[in-house]
Amino acid sequence: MASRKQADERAFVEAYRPEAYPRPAVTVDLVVLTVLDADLKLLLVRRAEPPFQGRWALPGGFVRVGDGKRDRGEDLDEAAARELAEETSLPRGASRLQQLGAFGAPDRDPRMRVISVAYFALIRPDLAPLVHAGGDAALAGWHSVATLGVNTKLELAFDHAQIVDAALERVRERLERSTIAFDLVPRTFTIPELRAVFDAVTGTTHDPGNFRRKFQQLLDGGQVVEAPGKRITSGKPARVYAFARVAG
Amino acid sequence: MASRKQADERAFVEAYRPEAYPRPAVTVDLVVLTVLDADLKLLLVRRAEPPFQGRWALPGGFVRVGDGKRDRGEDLDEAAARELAEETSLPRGASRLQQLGAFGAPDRDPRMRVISVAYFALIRPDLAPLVHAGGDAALAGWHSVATLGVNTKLELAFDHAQIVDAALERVRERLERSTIAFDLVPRTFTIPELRAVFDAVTGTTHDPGNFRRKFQQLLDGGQVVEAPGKRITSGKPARVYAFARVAG
DNA sequence: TCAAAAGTGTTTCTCGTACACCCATGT
DNA sequence: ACATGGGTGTACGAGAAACACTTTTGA
Repeated sequence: MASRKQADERAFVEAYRPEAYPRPAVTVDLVVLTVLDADLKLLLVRRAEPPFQGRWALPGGFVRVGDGKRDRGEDLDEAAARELAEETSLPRGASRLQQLGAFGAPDRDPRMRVISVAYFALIRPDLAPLVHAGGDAALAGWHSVATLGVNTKLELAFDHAQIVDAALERVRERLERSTIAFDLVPRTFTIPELRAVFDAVTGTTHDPGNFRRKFQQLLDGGQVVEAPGKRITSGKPARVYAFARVAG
Repeated sequence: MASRKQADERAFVEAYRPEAYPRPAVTVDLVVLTVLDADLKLLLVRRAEPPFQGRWALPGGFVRVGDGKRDRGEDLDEAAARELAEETSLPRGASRLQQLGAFGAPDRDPRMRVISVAYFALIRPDLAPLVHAGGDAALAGWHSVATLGVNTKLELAFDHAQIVDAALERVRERLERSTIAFDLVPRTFTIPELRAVFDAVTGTTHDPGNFRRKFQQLLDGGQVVEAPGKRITSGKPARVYAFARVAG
């Protein structure tokens, strides 16, 4: 009883003067994915500083909070977009960012208490070559997610492996139910190219005939339109499509 | 080019001395749901202090961060569980908490920059009457979610309406795909009771015959077992079931 | 002529849904 | 008797999946 009352009082004081209490650092971490050579790839940066110096890690950084008075800083989504632009030199708006969740185990960063809000982004493969290290990242590069679990040289820093797992689960969940696959092909694309993306993300194969029928529904629904030109292959040239712009 | 370099340098400095930069306050907010009288209910507390004094809000509070050295504070999940216990007097472990996501709009709290990690929890209806205000909440009570959008007297504080919407969407998504419905019935329950939960959460009705067939699959799968006793009704007494304990 | 894209057809299976019943068993 | 739970059957349609096959088109 007494201890409950004490806890209550403590909570009461905190509500009045929360700024007197220690606060965690808050960062955003980015799980940036693309498909290259029909293989799902993850963007990693090499850490230039301790802790985990020399190890690969997710790009990310601190959320700008401002001085707390006039300048309130940026929204979480903004922070994620800014970090993506800064650390990878990708053009802003190159991809939609979606929040994955918050990760805040007390010891996830050995230096101090850091709570990280994770985002994932899917990058069109034609933009993937544009990434190069910026900001405080020494090196940035694409790594096959298939070999992530196997290659011990790719043990990620912090709890980033856990974040990546959560992101992959989420992306696979949403692949069929949403339009995120559109973010993993160039602006114009062929049906086999889109199918290859599905194969790469799910790790399975998709029947060309059945896939075409599903695609036809997208065409009928106006979500996809024909694009001019054709894609030259070793066989019959493939019809080229584009995703319909969202009506304003 | 120059501005990019400047931005890079700033980021570099931050990586070295992040503790010199302002940090946001981090809270957890809880969307606590139950089903009473075949109606989905949300737990709200009345705010005793400004801002939003007198308005209804989600229970929640600050994440304990510790001094940053020895004491690193608690995990986010722990913070959510602690706040649930403190503010509602519900026994710990009374429900599983699941993370919903982080909400961090710069102006979501007029006092200062606050980033909130939202959780949702489903409370068994037999435990629902146990809640009473604790901590710094003046009053705690269950409110029908159906009337939330209509009743202007229930305009929630902060961005809590948005958080509730996200939580409801998530719960409805997972209702059929997971076992969260088990958290919304008493330890022993009848098929019609479980069906009523589905009806209440989705806002639709479910065919008794079809529902029974689905339920049979749960029985066959061993996820549900028969319990002793029967439930007296105005008609034929109903068979009573219980969820199988997770095998250790 | 070859290779790959495009397109069609068919079959099978599984699910969800709707609806119509039956029987069982208490008050 | 009646209300309610328990339980079964059936029919329809949607959709996924597996598989075979034809046609098209450019190198």
